[in-house]
Amino acid sequence: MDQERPLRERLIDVGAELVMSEGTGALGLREIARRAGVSHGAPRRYFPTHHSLLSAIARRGFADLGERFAQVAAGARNSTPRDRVRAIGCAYVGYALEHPGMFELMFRHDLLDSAGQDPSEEPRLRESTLPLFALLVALAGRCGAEEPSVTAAALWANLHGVAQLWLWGSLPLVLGENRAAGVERLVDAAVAAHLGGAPA
Amino acid sequence: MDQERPLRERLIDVGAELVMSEGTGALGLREIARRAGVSHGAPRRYFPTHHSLLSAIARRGFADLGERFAQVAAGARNSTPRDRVRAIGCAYVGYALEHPGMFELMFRHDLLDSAGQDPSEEPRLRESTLPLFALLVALAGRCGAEEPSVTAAALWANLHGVAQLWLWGSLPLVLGENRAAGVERLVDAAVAAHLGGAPA
DNA sequence: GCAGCTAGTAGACACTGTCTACGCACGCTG
DNA sequence: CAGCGTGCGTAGACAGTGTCTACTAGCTGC
Repeated sequence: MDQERPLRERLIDVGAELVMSEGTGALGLREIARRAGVSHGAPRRYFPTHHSLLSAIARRGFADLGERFAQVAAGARNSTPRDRVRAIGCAYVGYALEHPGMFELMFRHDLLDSAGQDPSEEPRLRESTLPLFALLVALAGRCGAEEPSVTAAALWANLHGVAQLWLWGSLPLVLGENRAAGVERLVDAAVAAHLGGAPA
Repeated sequence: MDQERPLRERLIDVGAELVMSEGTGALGLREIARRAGVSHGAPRRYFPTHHSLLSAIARRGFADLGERFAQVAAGARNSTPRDRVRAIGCAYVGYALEHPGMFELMFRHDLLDSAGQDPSEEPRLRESTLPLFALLVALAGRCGAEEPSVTAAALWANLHGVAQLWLWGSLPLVLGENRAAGVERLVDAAVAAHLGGAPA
């Protein structure tokens, strides 16, 4: 294909594909190098450590999620703020369920550099979620929340928990295996709970 | 100490201490064996695989959490169902923040046998959460929820997300580092959101 | 034409989880 | 008491991992 794409990018490509298809367990440094067609020492020139490569892959995950948010936000431009929150919530949980490996990686602080309290990591990975969160805060404000940032935080936590517990398997155990129905129900419940029950 | 305690139990003891003090990364099979004072092959007699030992450790974590629930339930016996839910929520998130390593292990399906779709695991690990969940369902019903199981699931997801995102570091980033205040606020918000705003 | 640098190779090292062969000490049987 | 089997743990080998260190093609600019 495009063998000319620089190795640094190719490694991230390969890693992202790998984590989406096989999960975080398959993200060995040597495995990524193998699939990129280089020796196991090659990645070291661009990523000083295994964790820094995984961080770059996770960063792409957050970027993908951001794009997704932008798409649903654009698609629902002239609907109510509440419906846009709902759409974003579905996008968040949907992303997690469609790409469980990537979603897991994005929040596996033990695999990422961000855990190391090392502020050298250029834009800290955690902080790359701030724009997404800001969007939620703004929408919460437009929905009339008294403390938009608290409401947005609570809502985010709710969505995150839905995604995580569904992937973990306890929610399907409790609500039935039908994913679309169960998730929609829980996202609706989360939005209604934190933004007020009135769907109008 | 009690060197007479059977090795199987001692391994779980050591593993639980280890994951609480050093985190999941320190839970190597050989490391546990070392700290228990036996050779690296010894655990194999009781746990056929590394994951099965970790599953046993996680099972103890769930048992601890269950005890904690029982304590707060007993302590708040004659308060309103709503306050009991609140107490349980604080217990859940509190456990996660006090023992982040153990909490992480309990939900790391890639480290546990439960992921393997292998139903041989005696009482499946996931299902050991069912009694705790049932307690929440009962309380939700007594609070007047229309669909107690859905409300309980949504509430659990909310609490779980709070714990996870706080540990991950994004919630402190957004709400400030003050743990007690931030967590209490979010737990209150979750209970109020899913059980209705009226504190009575 | 040759120095210098960049990108990638290849081997070593300590470490991991799994597997297998081997002993040691105990209790039961004759 | 002698002998044996069995449960419990040891010790070594094996493939695989992430990191580190030499080393080498191939290109650049002088």
